[in-house]
Amino acid sequence: MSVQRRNTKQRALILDAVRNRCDHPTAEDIYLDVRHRDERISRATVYRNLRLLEQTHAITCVKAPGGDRFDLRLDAHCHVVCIECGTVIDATVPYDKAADQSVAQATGFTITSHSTIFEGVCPACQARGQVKAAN
Amino acid sequence: MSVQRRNTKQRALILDAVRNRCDHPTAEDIYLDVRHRDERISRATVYRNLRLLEQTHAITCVKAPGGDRFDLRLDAHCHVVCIECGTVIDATVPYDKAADQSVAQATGFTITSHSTIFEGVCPACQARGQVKAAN
DNA sequence: ATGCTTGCAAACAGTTTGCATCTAA
DNA sequence: TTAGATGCAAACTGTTTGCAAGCAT
Repeated sequence: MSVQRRNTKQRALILDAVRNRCDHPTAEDIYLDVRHRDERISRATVYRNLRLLEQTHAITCVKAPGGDRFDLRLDAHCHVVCIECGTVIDATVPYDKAADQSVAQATGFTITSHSTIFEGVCPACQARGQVKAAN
Repeated sequence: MSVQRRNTKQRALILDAVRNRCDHPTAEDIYLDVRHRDERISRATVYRNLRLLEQTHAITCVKAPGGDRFDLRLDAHCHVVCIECGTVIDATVPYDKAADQSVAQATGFTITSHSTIFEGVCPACQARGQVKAAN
């Protein structure tokens, strides 16, 4: 609305890269993907555009250990992250829009959204952990 | 239970520092507080112990832009963070324990907890923002 | 005495920034 | 033509780690 934006080849490639991933890639993942299609793109451009896309609400970022994970924003949903290996998956819990309002009223904040992150250990790491725990 | 721990002066000071703050301090905040009482303590010790206390579940950490914020763990609760200035406050929304179970069943993860972070703009930043928006 | 802990400094990871160059509009 | 965008490299921030010395047990 207020800021001018240009349609650069790089910008398109980056958004495209996020679109084409069903997992929750890190900035580095996106960089590597895009790099595949454009040898000369730099990390700075990827970071700059990811942040831009986030501000535009085209994508969201999930704060996970080892860096932010990005997600094409189709609808609000929760995430589950493995505290061992950092894997992020989507959760099937419904987004509670009413909570935003009640928090806004209680705190005076303007709430734009909320994100729920479940922390735990993924099946793969559980298996690995049980071996270690046997000592 | 399994790991040996020693009661060092530094460890006590760090836990004490977290106890004595009602806000949500960063590791640096804690470092500065403890530094007040022990001239020679190092950042490394603070980071190491905060992480240790987190593993012990004595404290929790909230991932906020600009670094993790620590919180004495009295009971599980949600947080509200200002996307402008980074302030973190507690939210009055009840913790939904049932959600952990349902996510665990749906995903196969072992869920230890979940944290909900509301994002928005705090009253102070709203005021500041309106001035800027007037352009 | 043993080995967990510390302090220091250097290493590290993820991200941001300054600047000259490039390019969409 | 010109302001936004890029690529590069260097800077930065928050955090971790290796190691020798220290101290709780």
